Amino acid sequence: MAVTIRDVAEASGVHVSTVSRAFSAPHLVNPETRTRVLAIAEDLGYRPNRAARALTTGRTHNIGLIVADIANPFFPPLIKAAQAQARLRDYHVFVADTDEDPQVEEDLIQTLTKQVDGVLLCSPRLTNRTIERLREEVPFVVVNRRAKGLPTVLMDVGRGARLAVEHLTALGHRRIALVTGPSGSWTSKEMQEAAATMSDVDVVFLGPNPPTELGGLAAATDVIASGATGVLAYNDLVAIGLIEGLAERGKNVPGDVSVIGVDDIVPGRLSRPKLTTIAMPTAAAGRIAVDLLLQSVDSAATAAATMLETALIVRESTGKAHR
Amino acid sequence: MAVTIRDVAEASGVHVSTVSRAFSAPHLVNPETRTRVLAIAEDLGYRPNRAARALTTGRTHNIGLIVADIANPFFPPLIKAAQAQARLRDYHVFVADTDEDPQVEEDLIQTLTKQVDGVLLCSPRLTNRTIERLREEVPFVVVNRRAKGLPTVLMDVGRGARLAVEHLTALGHRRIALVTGPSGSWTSKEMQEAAATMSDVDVVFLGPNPPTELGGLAAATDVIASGATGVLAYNDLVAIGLIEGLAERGKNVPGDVSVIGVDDIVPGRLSRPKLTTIAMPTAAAGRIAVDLLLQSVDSAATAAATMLETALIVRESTGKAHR
DNA sequence: ATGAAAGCGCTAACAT
DNA sequence: ATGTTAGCGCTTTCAT
Repeated sequence: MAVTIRDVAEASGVHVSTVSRAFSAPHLVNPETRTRVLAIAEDLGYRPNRAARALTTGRTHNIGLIVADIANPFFPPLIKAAQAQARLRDYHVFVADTDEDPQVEEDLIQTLTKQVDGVLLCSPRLTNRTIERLREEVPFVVVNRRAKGLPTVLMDVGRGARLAVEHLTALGHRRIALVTGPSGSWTSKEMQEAAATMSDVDVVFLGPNPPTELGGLAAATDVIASGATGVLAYNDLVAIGLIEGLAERGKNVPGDVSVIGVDDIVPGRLSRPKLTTIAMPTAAAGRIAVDLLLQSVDSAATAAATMLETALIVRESTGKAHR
Repeated sequence: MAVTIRDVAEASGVHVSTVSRAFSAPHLVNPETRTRVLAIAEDLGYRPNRAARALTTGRTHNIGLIVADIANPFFPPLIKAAQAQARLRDYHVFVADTDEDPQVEEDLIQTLTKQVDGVLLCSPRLTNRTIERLREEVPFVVVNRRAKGLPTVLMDVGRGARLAVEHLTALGHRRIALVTGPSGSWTSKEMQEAAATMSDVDVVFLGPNPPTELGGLAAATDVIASGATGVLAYNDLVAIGLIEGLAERGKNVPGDVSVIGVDDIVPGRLSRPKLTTIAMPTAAAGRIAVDLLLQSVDSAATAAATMLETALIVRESTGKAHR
């Protein structure tokens, strides 16, 4: 078995409680004793057992991070940042993938709850009602979805969409298609609302579509039929698929049609033409969400929504409108 | 506080140990009692505290998964698969990102070790010596790196490289450049060794290079200077960067030069031309690594190396050689 | 400043 | 088949 607090106590000739204090309440122990105990602990390679500690303190120093799909390029930067931030605060993170299944999501929360001090829900597929119920068991922070009464981290896609449409109109496009996402998506709704308020431009809504390349690919015919010369797609994957679909039908991007995506995922930077996109601050979202979570762990939860800025990144998939 | 085993015991009028048995040793308890206890537990919303259980059993039912960089597109499919497999076995997984820093990696292992039954090391940056030392503390399975004495999951890039070179020679290429990766990389070494044994073809080695787009971009001049018409790149990112670098210098892919990558990451499928590549079975690796780890948790570790097959995926970045 | 004792939630001998 | 007891590694009163 590994070295325990008792081993350290015996080796230093003090009681276990003194060793305990040497670590977690330094001011309560004689400085000399403390340094001696710490030295011996170091020597023996002692590391406190965090799980055992949690049993009495009620703090596991773990958090759960639940996402719909780890392999979706949108999430890894968020996971990475959340993990790094947690580590900074001396927290470990359980990462779990729900495979887009609400039932799995609920199960995961249930089994995780005893082992964590809080859970980060990223783009949850659960109903608000279920979340409402589960929050009794463990503190939540929700990312990328509006959940009233809960601390929330949102990214301002509404403003992003407006930026995108303005960019398009500035390039001379007068008819713009919004290729929407899944019907339940908060992001998609935000984009639609923002686009609907724009003047000086015709916006047609095409959707709902699956949030994937295939969704974009399939939307190409509708886009062409719509007569739009500028397109704002639900996300980068859809945009990339759309560009391919347009190419298959003889339409060049940005020559014939300009396309803008949302997210700024890696493949968008790497595909040709390089994708003009609305950058979502996923890393910042991960970092801030962790801080909010740890905050709401030891004080009352502030149920505020934090809105993060998005930015338009102009690359190669948008250009001047031609007559 | 949440509902504990004691609450269930009181509510069902039995002793806690009976409740415990109802869950973890069903055959030792009267079927009737068992169903009653289980019903009441369900009713109360009781979930055993796994951390507390671990204290006596020595099994945490957690594993650690340590990777160099979560955001590197190579890893997410592996993480996803590992996580899914772990869940299947009723295990939770801590995911940690070392940011390519060996020191962070060691720290992480140290602090994680008490909370997990084993650790999956993916493309570790630690020296073999350090790994050798740490294995005393916790069972390891190593992925994507040879570590003798430890259970290991490898992907057969050597064979992949041979397949790639054969594909190129079949297309008429007689002079092939191998754009290598970082000097310490096992994968890069394997590829070089495999390529060196090929006959009927000139292979020139260009490197070492950083394993990124930038690395590929920078390698373009050397590739052109080498006179090679076919290129095997260290990985897809390098291949994509290289294709861009070649384009900047007026060389078309696959018209003038054929390029093959390694990994089969998402951006490779999405970039233009679509990348011909050696597919690495990362999902399978994650799944198998988890099984090996859980296996070596409760029996003696089988220090064998498992070698997984790779496959050539021909897409658009390779074509006939021209004179 | 330190020791003694109780207890966190659970399992595992040992009794009965 | 079930209850009793001890104990996992640690923290936290309560004494001294």
